[in-house]
Amino acid sequence: MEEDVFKALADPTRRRILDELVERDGQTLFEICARLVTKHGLELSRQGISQHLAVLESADLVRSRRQGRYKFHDLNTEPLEHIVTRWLKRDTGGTS
Amino acid sequence: MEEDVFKALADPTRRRILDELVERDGQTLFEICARLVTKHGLELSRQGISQHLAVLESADLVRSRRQGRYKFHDLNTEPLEHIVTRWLKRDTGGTS
DNA sequence: TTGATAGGCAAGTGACGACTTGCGTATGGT
DNA sequence: ACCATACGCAAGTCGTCACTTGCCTATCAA
Repeated sequence: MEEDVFKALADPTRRRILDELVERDGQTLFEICARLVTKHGLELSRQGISQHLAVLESADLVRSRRQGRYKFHDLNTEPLEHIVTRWLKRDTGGTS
Repeated sequence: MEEDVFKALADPTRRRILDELVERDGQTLFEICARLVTKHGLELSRQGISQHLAVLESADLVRSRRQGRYKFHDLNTEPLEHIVTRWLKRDTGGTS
């Protein structure tokens, strides 16, 4: 649902997670935890981030593949590409 | 702030308001009220919409100009154009 | 099997957001 | 002056969201 995409993007921590994934795809939950703490100074529990990932998954912004005891998370930018053009009907090529 | 833009877009009613303004710019509060009720069947008080407009204004998605006792609201799509490209680093023009 | 790692589920708390209600202010018409 | 229109402010309610805590499951290594 498009609704879920906007809600998913509303939280700054989730946007940070997307930042992390666009930089390195296929990270596990613990990797994302570690990098959010060290790089951005976020103090957040593992479950907090896990729940954020669940929200991102339900918005189809993140897809996960399970491999043994690891779960890798991949970014999916496809839902992002059309949500904004909805209001950008103004022709960007018009040279008036 | 970019933060405000995402928060502003998180609410479906506010997105409807943007839909209204992209269709006809420069509407007053009462016009927006009427059209949201009649076209989308939303039952919402005037203040509800007024508060939504305030949120949209603080996100610079809507700009208002006062004229007598009327206040006209104009859509400003400029904040929308760069918020998503943040995660779209994948070259869209690459013909590999 | 034991123990450590990677992750999930569920309940509870605290705060923020959406919405309403009531009253107040300014502008325009007559 | 009067009244109606167009809008603003402030408090209060109610639900949802972000986050934590505690416990449980599954996979791998020794």
